[in-house]
Amino acid sequence: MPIVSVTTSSASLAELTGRDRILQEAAELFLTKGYGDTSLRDIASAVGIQPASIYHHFSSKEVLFTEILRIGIEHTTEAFDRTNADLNADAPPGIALLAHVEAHLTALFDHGPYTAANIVVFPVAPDAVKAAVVPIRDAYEQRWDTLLRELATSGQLDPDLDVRMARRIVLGSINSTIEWFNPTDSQKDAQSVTDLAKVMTDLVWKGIGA
Amino acid sequence: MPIVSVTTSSASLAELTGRDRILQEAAELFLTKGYGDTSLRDIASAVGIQPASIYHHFSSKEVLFTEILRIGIEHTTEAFDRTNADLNADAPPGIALLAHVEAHLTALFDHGPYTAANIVVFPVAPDAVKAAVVPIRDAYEQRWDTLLRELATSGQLDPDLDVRMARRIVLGSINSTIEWFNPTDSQKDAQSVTDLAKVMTDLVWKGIGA
DNA sequence: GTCTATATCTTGATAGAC
DNA sequence: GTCTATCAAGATATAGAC
Repeated sequence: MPIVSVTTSSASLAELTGRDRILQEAAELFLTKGYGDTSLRDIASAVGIQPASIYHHFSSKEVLFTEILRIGIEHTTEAFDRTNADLNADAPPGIALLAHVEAHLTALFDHGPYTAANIVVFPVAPDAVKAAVVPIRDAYEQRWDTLLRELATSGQLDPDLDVRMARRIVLGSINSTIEWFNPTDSQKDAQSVTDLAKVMTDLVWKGIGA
Repeated sequence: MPIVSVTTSSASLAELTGRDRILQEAAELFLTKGYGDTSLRDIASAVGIQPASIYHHFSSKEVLFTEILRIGIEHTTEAFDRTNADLNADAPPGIALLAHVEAHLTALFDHGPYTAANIVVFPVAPDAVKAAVVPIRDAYEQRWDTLLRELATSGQLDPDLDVRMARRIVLGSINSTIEWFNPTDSQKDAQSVTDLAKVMTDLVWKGIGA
């Protein structure tokens, strides 16, 4: 159960309550223009309120940004845990990997700017924001380490790779799709996130060679 | 032959002439703190000059940033072409891929912030900067399309992937190493960029499965 | 090619009414 | 919970001396 309920994916933009609308619009702007080039005036204007009103919900711009990143990780972590719960205990490792890649990519493309901001904007975030977010990121990455360790101990992973490096490669590779994949306009090879998950799982599992 | 000679990798920081020192320090700051949160004051202070002096070399902050990104792509493109020239005409496709992955990664980690900024900061760059840089990015990507098309026509590429998608996956995957690989501190699996290139070529070619 | 000085604008944030 | 009004600091950029 999440500590804070997030209504971003269920409700349409106009229906969102004040705080959530600020988060949504801010996340979109941060993702598009970056943190430093997005002013509180920009955000307020997008929401349709005055800049000062933001401070009723968030004590500073950094706190607002931190909360956006936190929500994104929360979505992703919950998707991982849900997938684990759904997986049959003796599912073959290939299936488990595919399921988690799909869960990760779905979280990435379904919760719009919250999850994407963790990939695109986090690397250049202010130090205070990074420091606040790193622990929650770590908790998510450890879930992947556990998953990949199981693959390694059952001899399914390239023995030359250690688990941490494998995780970085896998997550880095699937995260990089954020730069070009758009689930709304259908593409030749991957029309849906499910298609994309299949393609990317094939990449990390078998490579792109024929 | 490059239009503008760039002395960034050959000369040490203190030896750089005015213009190049500004570029170097600015690139480092943009990469660390992002574009919007890096002021011309920050850059001037890092170089040891006054903010106004920057305008003798660059007409605006956006022009300075654009030039940084351009230099990064120039390095990478030249590395690609050099690799092509060095490759034996009848080298096996696996070798050609490995050589180009290594060339790309070497450019990425050897020219410090210039190339890295193209991955980390470009996605949130101002529209004017993006517009100026996109054409040169495209020219580089087309080189990869050509390379991968050759692999595809010789039946070495997964036939379910089209060339554009394969290129995005390959470049996205190897570029994502910028987030965690550090050539200066040796790591367990990849101590050098050459090691990293081997690991990443294996990923895109054969996957990480055992 | 770098400086001092400064113009002009925008920024994050606060105070206090409603 | 949103508003008006405003502050103090920092932003990009310019003018002109050396």
